[in-house]
Amino acid sequence: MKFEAVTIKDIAKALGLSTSTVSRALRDSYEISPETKKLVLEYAQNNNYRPNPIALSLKEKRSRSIGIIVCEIANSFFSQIINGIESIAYDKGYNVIIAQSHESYEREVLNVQYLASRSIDGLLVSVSSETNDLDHLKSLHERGLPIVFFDRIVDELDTHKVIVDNFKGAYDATTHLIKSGYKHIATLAGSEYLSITKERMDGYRQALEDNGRTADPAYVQHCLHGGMLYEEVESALEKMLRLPNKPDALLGCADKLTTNCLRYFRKKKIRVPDDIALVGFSNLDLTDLLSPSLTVVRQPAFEMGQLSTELLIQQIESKKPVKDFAKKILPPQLFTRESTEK
Amino acid sequence: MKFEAVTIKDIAKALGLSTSTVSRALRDSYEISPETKKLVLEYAQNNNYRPNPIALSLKEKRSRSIGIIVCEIANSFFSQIINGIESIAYDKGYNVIIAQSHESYEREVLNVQYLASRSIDGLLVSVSSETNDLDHLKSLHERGLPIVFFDRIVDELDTHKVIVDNFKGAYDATTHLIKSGYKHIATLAGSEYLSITKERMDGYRQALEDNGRTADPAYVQHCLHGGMLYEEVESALEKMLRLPNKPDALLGCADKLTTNCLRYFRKKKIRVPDDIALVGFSNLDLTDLLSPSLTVVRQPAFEMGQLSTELLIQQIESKKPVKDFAKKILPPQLFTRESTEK
DNA sequence: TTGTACGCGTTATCAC
DNA sequence: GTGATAACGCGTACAA
Repeated sequence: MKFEAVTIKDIAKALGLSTSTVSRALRDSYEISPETKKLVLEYAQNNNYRPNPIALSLKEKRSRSIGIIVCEIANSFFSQIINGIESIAYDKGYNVIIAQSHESYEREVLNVQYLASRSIDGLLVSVSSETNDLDHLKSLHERGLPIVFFDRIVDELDTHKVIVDNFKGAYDATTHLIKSGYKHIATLAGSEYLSITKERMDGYRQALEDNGRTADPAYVQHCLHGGMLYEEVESALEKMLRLPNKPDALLGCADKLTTNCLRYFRKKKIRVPDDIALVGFSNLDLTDLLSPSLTVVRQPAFEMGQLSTELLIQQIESKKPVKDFAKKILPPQLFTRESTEK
Repeated sequence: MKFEAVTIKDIAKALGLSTSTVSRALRDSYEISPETKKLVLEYAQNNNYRPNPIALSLKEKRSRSIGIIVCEIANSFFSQIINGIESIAYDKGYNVIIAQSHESYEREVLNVQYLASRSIDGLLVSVSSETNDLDHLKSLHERGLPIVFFDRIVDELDTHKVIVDNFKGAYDATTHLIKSGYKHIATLAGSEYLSITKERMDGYRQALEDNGRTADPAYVQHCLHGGMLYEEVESALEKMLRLPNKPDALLGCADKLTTNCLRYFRKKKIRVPDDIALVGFSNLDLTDLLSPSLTVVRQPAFEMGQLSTELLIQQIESKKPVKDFAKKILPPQLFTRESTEK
């Protein structure tokens, strides 16, 4: 079942005009007589004429659509980012095509190729936790496709980048734990490939050092899938809780890492914060309603989406090749709640 | 900055062939000699040739993209649905263009028009809570655009529809409250315009009646914005808690309604379930970690997205006009937890 | 086996 | 003031 729209040709035929006249009338060209204009405009109105964007794209060599690649939509942080992206894209007349990597490098490559083949005008990327090799993005970048990285960025490509101050987020969270009197602060981090992981680990370590402590490697566990798999979190936690000096506080470096910690603690009847304190990066709207209410580092996700999109569209619409790339760093915010009360 | 892709014409020129030969070689046509094929294929491979989907769309009069309109992406129920939609669409080679109504009728109309003008092949719709007038969808439907409604459906249009058994969801939840010994069961429902609200209210009432009780209208409060506004939930709850016979149990008919109830109760130090029990429709992954853990009616959102998309694509690709429309009803599931323990 | 011509919807350019 | 034509990239009917 096909959906046939009215075309300029239809209007021309119906009105006994040429397509060029109709086209000009619709675009309110000065060359067309008022009567003809009125005629055409009325007919177009009544028959619900809409210019065919596909024909325009073909002609203009642009699709007015941008691709997004994220690991997961069903994750509040990313859905908030997408909200931000959408709000700007919509305003500027761009479509948004979303693809998910589900944290798989292979799916990321496939999706990037797919998006590229859908003739997008630009790409917004947050790489998967497995991504180490960047050839799939490099080749597009070299061929001139505007790309903006957000959140999980990579150094190898010279493009606009928008991130949160992950160092500060982890630094503040860790400092808060120290100031609250916790002695043995462990951390559950995501994939070591990710920029955000490195930055957060640096913040965590620096906070410890600035307070005269040394970071114990045994207190750092990585989950390649960033908490997507409960079992991964479970085994990481068990490893830490088996240590001679059990940690009395934990920093969760991603939404799912944090919530899965909480799930594990509840399952094992480990009390938070009495047995162990918990602070985590999270953009869930519900962390205040959890048991206990959760101390979190919250990221300005919506703004991040907006800013990335502005930079991307600016680059897409720039007449001359952009040479000067921005690296925007947005501030995270710490909300202290019950889970770190001592 | 524009991103120029290799075209058939480029290949033809480079290889001294005609575009049609190249086209045929690429499509592995039997008419082309093995040597020419090899030549062309190799060149295409090396230069990363991809057929331009826009040119194809223009030719085939289809865009291989489908539009989705939902109230909000940043809502686990809908993001799970979108996940399901995406999984099927991707498999079948379709793009997905997502638009949000933010529960506003006006934005829904604008978005629908926008999507239609982007020459989508079909539309997946869950109407906004304000939507009462359906002309914007009817006119597209009449012009032959395949439309599938999911979750929040409308009777006026003859199309495929995919819903959850909302009646059963509410019936089971209410029955569970009755069996648990609660006497005064109130409900916080969404917009009265929505199909899901009506169905859930019917289930709620029927459960009461089947247990020899009568539904008291004072125990039913509606929130037009479906819980998006905390204040709306707050004032609805205050109205109910001021009643002479205060309710001792509450059924929340949507994710945000339920979580905002919990937020209100916590703020007012009303204990759940001791002062009031709470059961709600919710697809959050965290309801087991809330304080108290929440009894919920969970909907098969992912499956709903998949099924809707299958029906839509089936209709899009059907040679003859589809006359026989399906109404699929998926089962919800009740998870009983602390918030309704007596 | 390969090439030419056309059409999808639109607009820019040139002609009248 | 209006019309004819070409071009965007592709596939295909038809011609050679």
